[in-house]
Amino acid sequence: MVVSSFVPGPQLLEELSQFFRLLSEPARLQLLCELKQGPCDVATLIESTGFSQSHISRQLGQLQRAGLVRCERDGVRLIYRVDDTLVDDLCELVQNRLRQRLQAQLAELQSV
Amino acid sequence: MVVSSFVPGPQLLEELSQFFRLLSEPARLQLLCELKQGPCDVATLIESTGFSQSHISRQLGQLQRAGLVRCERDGVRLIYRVDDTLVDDLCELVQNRLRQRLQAQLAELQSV
DNA sequence: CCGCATTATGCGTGTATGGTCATATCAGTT
DNA sequence: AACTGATATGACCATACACGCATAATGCGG
Repeated sequence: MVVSSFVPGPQLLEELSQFFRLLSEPARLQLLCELKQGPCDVATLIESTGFSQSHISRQLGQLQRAGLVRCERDGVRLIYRVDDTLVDDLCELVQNRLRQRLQAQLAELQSV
Repeated sequence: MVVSSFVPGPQLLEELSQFFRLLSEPARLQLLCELKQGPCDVATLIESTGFSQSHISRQLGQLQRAGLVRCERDGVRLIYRVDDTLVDDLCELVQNRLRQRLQAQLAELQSV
C-alpha cells in the first residue's frame, strides 16, 4: 500500500493547470471580481472594465465553459453571474499569502 | 461605508494572476508534486520527469522566486523542497471541484 | 589552485493565446 | 418577415513563454 500521497497523473495535472490558467489572466480575474459584486449585463461590464465587446465575450465564454460563470437572458441582454464560490476562496488564500510575504519582507528590513 | 467587497486594484489583480500563472503550467505543477513527496535533488527530478536540465532549472527558479520552493546545498548538489503548503491546499480545492463537476455530469447522464 | 560535476543562462524556435476588427448569429420588436 | 440591437465567432496580428541546445558560471574535491 502506498502511504504517502502520489503524483497526479498527466490527465489530472493537465486539468489542474488548465483551471489555474483561467485565473492567470488579469482580465478574467477582473471580470470575476466585477461579477462577484452581483449579476451584471455585458454592457455594464464593457463600461466598468473598458475592454472591447468581443474580448469580454470570449473571456466570459471561457469562464462559462469552466462553470465559473453562467448567464440568463433578460429580454435582449444577457445577465452573467458567478456560479462558483471557489474562486473567491482561492483568491482569498493567495491574497493572504501575498500579505504575509510582504510583512515578512518588511520585518526583515526593519531588523537590519 | 462600503458594505460589499470591492474590486481589487490593478496591482493586486496583477499579483494574483501572476501567482495563478505559476500553477498554470503542468511542468511546474508536476515539479511541485514531485517535491511534495519529499526533498529531492535535481538529478532525480530530471529522471522522474524526463525534462531537460535547463528546463527544470528555469522552472525551479521561478518557483523559488515566488517562495513556493527553496533549496540547500548537499555537497555538490542542490536539494530542493517545498516551502509553502498553500499550493497543496489550492490543488486540493480545485481537485474536489473537478470531481464534483464530473459527478454532476454523470448524474445528469443517468437521469436521462 | 585546478579540474570536474552541477546548475544557471543567452539564444533561437515553435506554439499558444490575448486582443482587435469585421462579420455572423441570434433574440426580441414592429 | 424584415429590422435592430446584443452577443458570439472567424481571421488576423503581436506578444509571451515553454523548451532545447550550447555554453557560461559556480561551488566542491583533490
